[in-house]
Amino acid sequence: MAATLHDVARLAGVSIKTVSNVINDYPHVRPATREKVQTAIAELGYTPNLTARNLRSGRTGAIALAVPDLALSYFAELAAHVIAEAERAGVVVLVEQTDGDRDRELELLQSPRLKLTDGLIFSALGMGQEDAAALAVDYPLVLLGERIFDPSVDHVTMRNVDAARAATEYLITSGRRRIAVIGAHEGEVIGSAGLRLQGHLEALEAAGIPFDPQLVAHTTLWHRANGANAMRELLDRGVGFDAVFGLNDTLALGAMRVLQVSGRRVPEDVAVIGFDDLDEAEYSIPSLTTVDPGQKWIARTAVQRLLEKIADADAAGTPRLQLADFRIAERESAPAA
Amino acid sequence: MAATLHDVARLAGVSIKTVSNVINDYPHVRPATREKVQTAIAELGYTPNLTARNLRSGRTGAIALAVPDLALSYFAELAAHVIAEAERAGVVVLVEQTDGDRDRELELLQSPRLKLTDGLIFSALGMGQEDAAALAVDYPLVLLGERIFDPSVDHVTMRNVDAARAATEYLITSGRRRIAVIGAHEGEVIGSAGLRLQGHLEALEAAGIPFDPQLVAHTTLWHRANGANAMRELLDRGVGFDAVFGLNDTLALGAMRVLQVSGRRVPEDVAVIGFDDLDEAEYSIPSLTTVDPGQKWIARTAVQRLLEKIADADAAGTPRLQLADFRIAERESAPAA
DNA sequence: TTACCTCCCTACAACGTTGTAACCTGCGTT
DNA sequence: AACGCAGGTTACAACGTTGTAGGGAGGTAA
Repeated sequence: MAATLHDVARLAGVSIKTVSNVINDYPHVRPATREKVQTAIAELGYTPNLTARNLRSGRTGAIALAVPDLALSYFAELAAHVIAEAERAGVVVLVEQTDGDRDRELELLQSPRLKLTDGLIFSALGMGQEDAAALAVDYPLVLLGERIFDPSVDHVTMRNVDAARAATEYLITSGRRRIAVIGAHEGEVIGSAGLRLQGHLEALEAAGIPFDPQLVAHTTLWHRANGANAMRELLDRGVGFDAVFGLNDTLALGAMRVLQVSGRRVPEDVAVIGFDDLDEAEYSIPSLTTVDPGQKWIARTAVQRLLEKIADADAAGTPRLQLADFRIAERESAPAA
Repeated sequence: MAATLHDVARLAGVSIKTVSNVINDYPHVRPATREKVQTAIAELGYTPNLTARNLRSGRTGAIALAVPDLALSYFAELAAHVIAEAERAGVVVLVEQTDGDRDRELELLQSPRLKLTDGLIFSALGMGQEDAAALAVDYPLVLLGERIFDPSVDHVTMRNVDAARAATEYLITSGRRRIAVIGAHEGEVIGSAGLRLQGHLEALEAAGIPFDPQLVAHTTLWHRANGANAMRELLDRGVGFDAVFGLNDTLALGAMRVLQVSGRRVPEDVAVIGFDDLDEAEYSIPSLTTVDPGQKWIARTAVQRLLEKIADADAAGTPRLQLADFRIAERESAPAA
């Protein structure tokens, strides 16, 4: 079907290796020969068979990105950044969805499908610290997220505790005292929920505000519906509050909607802050004050680090934990003062 | 590094072909031999080298999906459905972003990177009818979107005209007469904007409502900001309207926000309808009435059609245009009556 | 002239897999 | 006893590419 080196070689009247040399810009080829070959390539519309090339080289020119679900805006935006950065490096991205399911994540790490790629950027959600051993794989791996921290694996993520502390400090500075938290996970210590809650508690303590467990609403997932339900639960509980910290933007947006439907004004009656700085945070009503955790930097850094390891695992040195800078994106739902 | 058939064969004391036969469930292998081989496989942790297998078979087990930008919710949700369906078929998905840029789209169609895949699901946004010839590629292709219609290429998409007509009819039935349209593209005939506008005009005509060009706001892109800007422009123009048809949900949400900020009540003063039925349509305030154009069906059908063509291009028969069913998802921003 | 070096090019093997053809063994049939 | 056949296994080639080694032609230096 498609033309091969052999076809080009035959047409140009040279050996296949010469054609290969032309394609790979090997210097010692006579200009006349080079031109002959290039004419033949053009005539046949030859393009190299990457599979064969990969078999020879042991590289595929592709990396895998595993995320829970692209329908979640956070991961969609992450994937967009990863793909863009990979393209800059001439590498292509294969996207896998795990649904944040522990078993599927564990299975994926061993999947022969990864053989189509040179390495994996892995955003774990279902696995936990006890699964750290499963990360000891024989291919280049960069870990995202905060479900597992292990010094033996490269890891790029955000400063969850610091950023969450800053979010709560921001609310406190603006005069709020009763801050509800949406999206906590019962008993979790490591993980986005646990870490962000920890940051929240640290900020309370630093400000001398006693912690009221009644103000915490737990959810299993972090979808809008969960945020909405959690807020309904808080309102039903009848506990008073003057601010809400959604542990991510989606939760915050869902909660904000219920708040408004219930007649509360945002931010007058209740200030709302989120976490992630999704595109949509800018366009909600009111627009959502949130923490920008440096997602783009994370994506770029993860790709670069993975490519380093692929290029030369030894030269890449020991595994690193790299943390993004964060900032508060101040918008209407929680004005500064 | 990784174990190969040779290693397994040596350990098991058989030929590599026998190992290959065991792996591929070739029937004529003595149980004792089979077991010996399987033990060796387990011991070495052997997994097949897919690149080599692909080189032999001419298949890669991967398909490519090209979309403008994963950060756009519509395409993120599309990709999520495509990946899920592909996984069901044991196929992996490589995602490319074109930014909706015509040149990048044309380049992608010829890119040797596609050699890593067996076929392409291509969501064109920048190319137009005049580029139809570029779709005559030598690999299996399924086209999405409505920028190009060509009988010689497989195409899965939505009933834009019918669905848009239904949206406008819905507004008219609920008593609205002055319907603003957000997101039109100047002079476009084919393309989502052109087709949806056409459906809108058909509905107006059928209802005997004269068309007022003042009610149409043009935008280049379909982001929230564009919807917001377009609505500001309409308000500045001072033209009266009692309903808004956002040509997609993102535009509608952006527009709705500006409407509310300006003091209009939705839906009392102005009803708003969108198009796409994004997840977030359900959680805006008010929740967004919109057209569900059958995106999930489109994704599944596109994958299945592509796999048919990959399996046997001849048996797949002549190219088909397949259109999804649509429905109006009735929510708060535009009640039925 | 001889020796050597550089430039240009080629033959061959190899990457890891699977299809093809063929081989050997043992059994049942004639 | 000779034959055929099926089951179980193997050697070999091939997929399309690139690295290695080497060969021939021509130039330069001794």
